[in-house]
Amino acid sequence: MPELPEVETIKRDLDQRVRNLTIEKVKVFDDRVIADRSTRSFMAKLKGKTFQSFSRRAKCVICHLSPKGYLIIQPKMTGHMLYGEIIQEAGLRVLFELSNGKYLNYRDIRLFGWLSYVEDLSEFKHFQTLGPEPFDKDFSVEYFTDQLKRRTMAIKPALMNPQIVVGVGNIYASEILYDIGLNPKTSAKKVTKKKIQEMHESIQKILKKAIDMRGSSMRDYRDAEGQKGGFMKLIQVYGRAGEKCYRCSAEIVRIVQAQRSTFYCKKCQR
DNA sequence: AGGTCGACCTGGCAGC
DNA sequence: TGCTGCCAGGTCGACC
Repeated sequence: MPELPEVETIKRDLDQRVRNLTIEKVKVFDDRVIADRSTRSFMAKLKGKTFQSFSRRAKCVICHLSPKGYLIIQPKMTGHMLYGEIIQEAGLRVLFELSNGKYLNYRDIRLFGWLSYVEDLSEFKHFQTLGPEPFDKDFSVEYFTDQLKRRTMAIKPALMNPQIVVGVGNIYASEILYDIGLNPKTSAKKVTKKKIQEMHESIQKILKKAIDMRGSSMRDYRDAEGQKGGFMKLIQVYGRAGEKCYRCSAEIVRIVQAQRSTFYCKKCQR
């Protein structure tokens, strides 16, 4: 899925394009992308609601509706929102007809993502177990240190654990560890104070840079206009197995951790 | 409580 | 050409 920078881009795009527009009609082409498969009530609740503002929590976009309620979008691996005309490509799952005659298309090839209508955010279970946002004050170096010291798992899967910090997924976890020269296999509890400090800074630096570049598109991710993200140009290790490290020319290797690919430079990340 | 693993899906691509 | 297996921006829940 989109990780934090891609979801943030979707949120900003929606804010620019559909703020103050009303949903005239909702069509659901596959029940599996509606949370609890409650398609009938989903359609009924959204019809006639107006998009008032937009926020983000972890990797979910939250559409604040008027007169009440929220549309939550969790795009997971391949979900995206396309604004404009009705798309012709495969994968259209939900279609919103808007009051200006345009459409919002929810496209999701793999059907992992979901949309949900909720009336009360504080009762939304999905958000209750999440750790802090990487740009929030409560994501402090002290908090981060405390979390890592309690974990025996490798630092790379720990970085992707949303109970510790949200928003860091498989691409940016590899990029952050390369940035600070830390081996992804290092046990979380054994990471030094200095490296924790550096990692804390790097998380914010890399995610911010990726937001500036409108995210990364390894394969499927697209923004609201169907464009790819620009962070690809800045990627150092992700997807580069067998190629040379830009810093030291050693080979970038791919390993598997927690059933996900990790890319790193064996020389720069000892 | 923390850690690990399978499950949820479709489709593109490499190799035979 | 067509089959097989592997790979993909993420969570969950069941188990140890």
